Order: sequence, then C-alpha cells, then structure tokens
Amino acid sequence: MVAPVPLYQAKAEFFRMLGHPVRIRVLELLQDGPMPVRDLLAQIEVERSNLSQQLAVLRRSGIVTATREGDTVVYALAGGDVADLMRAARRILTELLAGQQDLLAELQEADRDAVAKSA
Amino acid sequence: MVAPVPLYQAKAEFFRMLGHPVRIRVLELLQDGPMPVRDLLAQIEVERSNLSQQLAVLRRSGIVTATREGDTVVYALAGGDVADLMRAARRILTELLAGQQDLLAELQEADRDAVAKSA
DNA sequence: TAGCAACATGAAGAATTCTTCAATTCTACA
DNA sequence: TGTAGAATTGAAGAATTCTTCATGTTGCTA
Repeated sequence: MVAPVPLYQAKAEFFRMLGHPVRIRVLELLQDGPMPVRDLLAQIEVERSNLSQQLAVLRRSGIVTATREGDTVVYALAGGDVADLMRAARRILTELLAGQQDLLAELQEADRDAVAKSA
Repeated sequence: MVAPVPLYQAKAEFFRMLGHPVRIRVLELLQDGPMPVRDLLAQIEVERSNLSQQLAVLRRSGIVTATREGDTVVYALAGGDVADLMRAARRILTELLAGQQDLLAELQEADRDAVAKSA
C-alpha cells in the first residue's frame, strides 16, 4: 500500500504551518489556556485581519479549535502537547544560536521564566 | 533592551527551515549517524542538485555540518537532539491526523520501528 | 595534466505564502 | 429595525521559496 500523502510530506507541512511569527505567538499564548481573539490581538502586534488569516491557517491544520461565545470567538489548543514541541525546538535553537549573543540571551531569559509554561 | 531579531521570529525561521520534505528526510537519515551525500542521494528520491540546494539550507541554518573526505562530502547533525524534536512533532501529528487513516497507520508503524531512532 | 566523478553554486521561471483592503457574517443592543 | 463591534473571508499584488538547468570547484586516477 502506497500512502496518498507520504509521511515526510505531512511532517513538512506540519512544520511549515509553524513557520510564521504570528502563528508561533498564538500557540505560545494558548498554552496558558483558551483565549478570545480580542486578547490575542491585544498581545500580538498585528492587524486584525492578518491575525484572522493566521488563525485560519492554524484552524485548517487542526492544531487549534475556535468556538463562538456570544460576541467573541475563543481559541484553544486542539490537544497534543505543543509545549513539548516548543521545548524541544528551544533546546536545538539554543545550540544553533550559541554565538549569536542577543538571541541567546533572550532564550535563556525565557528558560528562566519557563516554569509551568514555555515561551 | 529590544532584540534585533525578535525571538518568535527566530523560532518561526527555525520551523520554516524544517518545512520541506527533503530536508525532513535528510535530518531523519542523519539521526543514524553521519552520512555522505552519495548515500543521502540513494535514499531520497530527488535530483542531485536539488538535494544540494536543500543541504545548503540546512547548512546555513547551522543544524548540520559538512566535512569533505576526499572525494565525498559527509553530513552530520550539528548537535541538539533533533530526535526529541521529531518525537514531539510526531506526537502532535498523531493527534491531528486521527481520522485520516492512511497517514495515521504510517505514523503508528513508524512508532513501532522507533526504538533507538525516530522516523 | 587530462578526464571523470562528486558536489556546490548561480540564476531564472514556477509555485507558494504574506500582507492588506474591501466586503461579509453574526451578535448585541438601543 | 438600524447601527455598531467582533471576527472572518475573498482577492490581488508583493515577497519568498522551489525546482531546474547550466556552470564551477575539488579531488582522484590514469
């Protein structure tokens, strides 16, 4: 049996879905729990409709869910331990960036903050 | 202090770097140890110069190193536990794909094989 | 040194992805 | 019903990324 979509392509698509600053920030914010678009908008510096576009990408991939609550729409992580993924990525990034002082400093700062959540 | 390159942008770039089927396969293959381009080429269905282009992307990001050994060039993971990252990604993918039978089956098959290595 | 094999690089067109703007849906509430 | 706020959608041009082809470089071996 030949897979209709090769596994390594599904993986690539998954990572590509993560490959946008706004989408990363959304996922990070949602790790603290569900959050309405309004709040995401307040914390991420981006235009409303651009945020909507990025949220649509995340929704299509299935990594987040959206539910309407009256006036507002609340987003949440669909499942899966996104925090784990971010942690693993940060470990690698830390090594890759050794030598690039500024980013490294930020990463370490984030590490200190990352007790229950992971930035 | 304002970072010259925001952290979330570095993260996004990192994931974007992973967002290509050939690059994923290279990283997976290299988890079993360093490997010359010739062997990568034998296992990944892609044209030689396309592979070179993708290897260049990986090299620029710093996630792999290349060393010349006489005739051939040998690639290796630069460090960092790439396997961890892949594992975390697979965990999430498994959930996202629940319902998409074919891919799910492949993922589970891969899980079974993944004793010391992670596909 | 000539020739060949292994890789890398440069560049151009094709394909994707981003950003932004205008238009739309849905809800609340006066 | 009419208006306003919250969020999404559609579409178009800009910007990136991919693929491919031609050319370059390096090292082996005759």
